[in-house]
Amino acid sequence: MAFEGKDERTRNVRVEDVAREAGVSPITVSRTLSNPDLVKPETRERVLQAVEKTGYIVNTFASSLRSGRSSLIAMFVSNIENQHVARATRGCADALENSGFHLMMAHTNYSARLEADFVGSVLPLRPAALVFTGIVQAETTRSMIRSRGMAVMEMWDHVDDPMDMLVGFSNVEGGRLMGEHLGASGFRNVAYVGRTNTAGNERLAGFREGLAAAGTEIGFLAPMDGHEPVLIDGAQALRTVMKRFPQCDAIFFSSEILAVGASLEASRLGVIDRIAIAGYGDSPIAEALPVPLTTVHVSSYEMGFRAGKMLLKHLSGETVREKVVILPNELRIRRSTARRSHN
Amino acid sequence: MAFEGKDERTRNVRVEDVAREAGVSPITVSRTLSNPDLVKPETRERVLQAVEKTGYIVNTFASSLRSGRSSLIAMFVSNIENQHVARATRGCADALENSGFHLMMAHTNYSARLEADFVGSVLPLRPAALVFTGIVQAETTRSMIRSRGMAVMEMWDHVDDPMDMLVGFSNVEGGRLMGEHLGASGFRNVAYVGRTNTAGNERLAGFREGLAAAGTEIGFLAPMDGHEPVLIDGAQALRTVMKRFPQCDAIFFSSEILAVGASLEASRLGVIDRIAIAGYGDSPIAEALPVPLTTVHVSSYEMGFRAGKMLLKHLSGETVREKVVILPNELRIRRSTARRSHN
DNA sequence: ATGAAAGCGCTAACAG
DNA sequence: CTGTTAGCGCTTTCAT
Repeated sequence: MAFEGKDERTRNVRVEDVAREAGVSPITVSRTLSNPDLVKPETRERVLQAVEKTGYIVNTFASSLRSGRSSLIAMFVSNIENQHVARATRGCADALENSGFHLMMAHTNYSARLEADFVGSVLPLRPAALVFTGIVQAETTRSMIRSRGMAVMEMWDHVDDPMDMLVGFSNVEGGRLMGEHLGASGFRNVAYVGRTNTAGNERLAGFREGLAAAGTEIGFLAPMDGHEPVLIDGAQALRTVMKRFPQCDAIFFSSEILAVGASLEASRLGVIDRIAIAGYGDSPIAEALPVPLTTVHVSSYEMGFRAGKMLLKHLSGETVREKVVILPNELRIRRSTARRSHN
Repeated sequence: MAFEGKDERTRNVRVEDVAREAGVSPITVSRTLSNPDLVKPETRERVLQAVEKTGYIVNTFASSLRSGRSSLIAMFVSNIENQHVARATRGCADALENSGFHLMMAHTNYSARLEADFVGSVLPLRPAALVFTGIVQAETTRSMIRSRGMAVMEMWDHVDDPMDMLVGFSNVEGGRLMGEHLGASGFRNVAYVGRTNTAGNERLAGFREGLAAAGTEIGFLAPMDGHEPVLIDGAQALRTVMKRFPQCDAIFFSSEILAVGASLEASRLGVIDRIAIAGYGDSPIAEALPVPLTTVHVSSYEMGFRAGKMLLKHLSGETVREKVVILPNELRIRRSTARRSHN
């Protein structure tokens, strides 16, 4: 037999092969690649040449198995088609660039069940950390994660009991800013359209506070707690409000896409100068609309980026002192809520 | 000493522990979990109970190392903030759901250098496949991939020499459909605004063909080959065209966001009824604009989904007969290109 | 249907 | 600064 063991051509190149080529031991090859400072320059040079010559690529399965370290970070994304989520995801990915970590991505579609399924399916890969574009909902998921003692990063909302690290926004504050603005601008027949649960509920509560500070309150409330809203829902909602609350002079939509849809519809119906419209999120189109949209600016990219950096710091062994970061909301006042002459 | 070896509380649960608990050998535990049919029902039951009791979770590093199989798929995303890319990514993720594969994501930001870097950084993880939301540009990257013999899926464009599998669209066809439509509608002073390289160049070539079929041609060409375009660029481009090509009666934008920006600007300037505007991509907002936008519909979600399914089929060992799929483009004719009275 | 032995490829721990 | 030994946890292969 000409061959011992496997066919030479299909066998992977291993540290051993590189070591032989360079005339050193396997561990020296390993050190050269992961901790070059521990190796004498000349040796290092020889090893690197041997690596080059053999085309060696380390096998992460073996190295992670032995070292107990994982370069994988599991990211749970609610809905990547949502622009804010996409931006946050990108921010996080950018923060992790060149860190040696790799991002795995799973879509939860806002479902606690899918989230739990994915967490379970990812545990065998021993991720170094779990990142969520939201708050971990199910208690069973939380305890499953806790029992494994992995780093956890939650994002988006501001909650009092994050699992570990959190970078988010205060929806209450955002809502309040908008309430104060509309109240101070003299609007007195104000409608709220949007979610009334989770984050929506907080925006609503803040909005009420803000209006109250100006001595007014919500005159009409249209809850939209079903599917993830689309543009056309905003147009529809505008018509509903006009019909059921004819004296309406301002509408606060808890989601930007609804506000954009309503704004376009209002332009089309010629009522854009009669009804103030405000959104939440500040998408690029807000500023480009025929009547630019007043909205609460949310820095989703920065949120993701800071979450990524904080995680990296934590994973590198440094103590993260501020484990919860609440980024400020900023009101972007544009023409859609300009004071009307008849107020 | 009360302890042998590691502290019992920190040691991972291994197959061995489950085996002891169930009174079987480690390999039976392994088989129960990955190939239950080979195990007698009663034994299986006992093993599963032992798994439950011990909280055992398989270690993928060990199992992949031994078996040589990887559950990782590396996906290279040009820009997740682009709605089409996001949709394609989601389609692909959905296709892979419950397949046992895990998606790793890297941003290439349309950069061949970053793409090459990431491919290199991912090889140690021995991914089962590489997926690109585009065509692999650099020849060195191509050969690096080929030498490792991994499954490759490219997407988006239609090229003659894909690395292996491809799901894409014909940009030439999309451009031609639009050219034919504008030509047949009687527009005779037509401008093209957008990319003139890669995909843009194909759309442009097709557009020219389509116009020629109606006996006309491009009257003004505004190349935009710099940064990824944003809404405001479309507004800017509209003004440029109006100034430099005053007789213009129709503009084809090779990218949807430019068309949307131009449409909104045209509404604002009151010229929306004088200049036809057409886009490429069909974003949700196209239909909701004050003057709904004529555009080429691109089924990005379906593209991603089919790519994912095809990959899965290939990875399961089935022969994929059609390795290249070109999805049809569909013209969505809306009011923005309605025939003008003065034509 | 189940088990014993071996080894995937690497690096921690210790030794020199 | 470099090497030796051992073992991370699993599943392949072969045996029964």
